[in-house]
Amino acid sequence: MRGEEIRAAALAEFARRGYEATTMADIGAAVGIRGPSLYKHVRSKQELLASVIDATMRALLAGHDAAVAGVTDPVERLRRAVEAHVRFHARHRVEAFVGNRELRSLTEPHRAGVLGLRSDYELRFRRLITEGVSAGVFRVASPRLAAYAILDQGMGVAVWFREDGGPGENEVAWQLAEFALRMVGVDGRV
Amino acid sequence: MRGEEIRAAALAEFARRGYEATTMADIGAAVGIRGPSLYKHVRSKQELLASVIDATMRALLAGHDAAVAGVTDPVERLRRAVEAHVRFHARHRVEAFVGNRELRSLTEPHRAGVLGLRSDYELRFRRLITEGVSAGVFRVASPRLAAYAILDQGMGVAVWFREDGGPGENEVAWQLAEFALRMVGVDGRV
DNA sequence: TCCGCTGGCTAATGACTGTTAGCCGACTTC
DNA sequence: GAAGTCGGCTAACAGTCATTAGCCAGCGGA
Repeated sequence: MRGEEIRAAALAEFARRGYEATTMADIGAAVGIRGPSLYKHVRSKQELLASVIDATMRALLAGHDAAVAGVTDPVERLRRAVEAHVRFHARHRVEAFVGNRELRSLTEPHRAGVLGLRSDYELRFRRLITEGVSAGVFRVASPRLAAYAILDQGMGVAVWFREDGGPGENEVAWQLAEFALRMVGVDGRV
Repeated sequence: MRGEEIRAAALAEFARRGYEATTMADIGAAVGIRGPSLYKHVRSKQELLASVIDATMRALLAGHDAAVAGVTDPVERLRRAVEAHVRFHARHRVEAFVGNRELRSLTEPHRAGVLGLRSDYELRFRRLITEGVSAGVFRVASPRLAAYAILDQGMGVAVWFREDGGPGENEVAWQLAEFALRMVGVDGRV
């Protein structure tokens, strides 16, 4: 349990200062102990980053799979995928932020693993779009570019979303799903 | 001139390793001199980052203004703004990447300045959209969210765009402008 | 009561970093 | 040709940091 507490504190510090600029003493202070004491619970600073990022990517993928499971209509599948994507980035802003920003600081066996998960995720969106195109429901010149655009607008949520004030999670999820559908040529005339 | 060479090298290193992880020795090595020799041309590492980010933001704003100058049709104004935004992020990937990623490492008088420029830029897009809505040409529930989505999909270009292979700058600019127009409810039926 | 574990602590290690000081060769300028 | 500037260099400074070593209080169980 102390391990989880430390991981959460590390995440918050990595988000605020960045991995390189965060010291073990900072993380320790956030849970009320000294830097060296962290090593009773954790192998290294790098391991902290790796576990945090890996968990985030797996949760994102799991959320996607759950969202589209059992849905067959391409429009509905894409809508649900985008909503899940956006909600994840609104709810887990900090995790998503660190996952995107600090990938660079991940050393090698881990970096490759996370990049793999990441391209799996992108591929799922690309497939959702090509399916819609094949079904004659979507109208888009490049499924790849559409997937990038949809993913990017969702990742941006982690940067600008605020729990206090501004549009809420529901509104953002609905709006961005609507944008995504419009992008692929489906217009609900909302 | 040596100063410019150093700034360019610093930019490349900041992009590759991140500001915190880049040492003055790294930057020196990239221009063929030792770390301390940099101080004959530059005041500090922080000043290098500040000048690089500031120049990037000003170029982005200038590009936007030039793109929409003299154009009155809201559709055309938005299209040109998005194309300029996307082209900038494709052509100046590295600058844009560092500008977005390393804002955190900028210390205080500079950070506030850059954040100011950044919200100016965002405001210009929001206004472009509200103008289109007022003119009855755009149909969008929240101009703010639309502006965020459009800016985010363009910033993403700096991350995934590759000069070699993949879609070229023209195709990307055209596609993303098309996506942006669809988002705000204009559909050219392409 | 004693043993051993858990989870803190301080001190030390070893390495690295931005920056400054001071030296010097090569040109430029008078 | 003397003087000065430019732009390099090495050495040194003053930190900082992740990590390890070794100590110890408290506590649960025998």
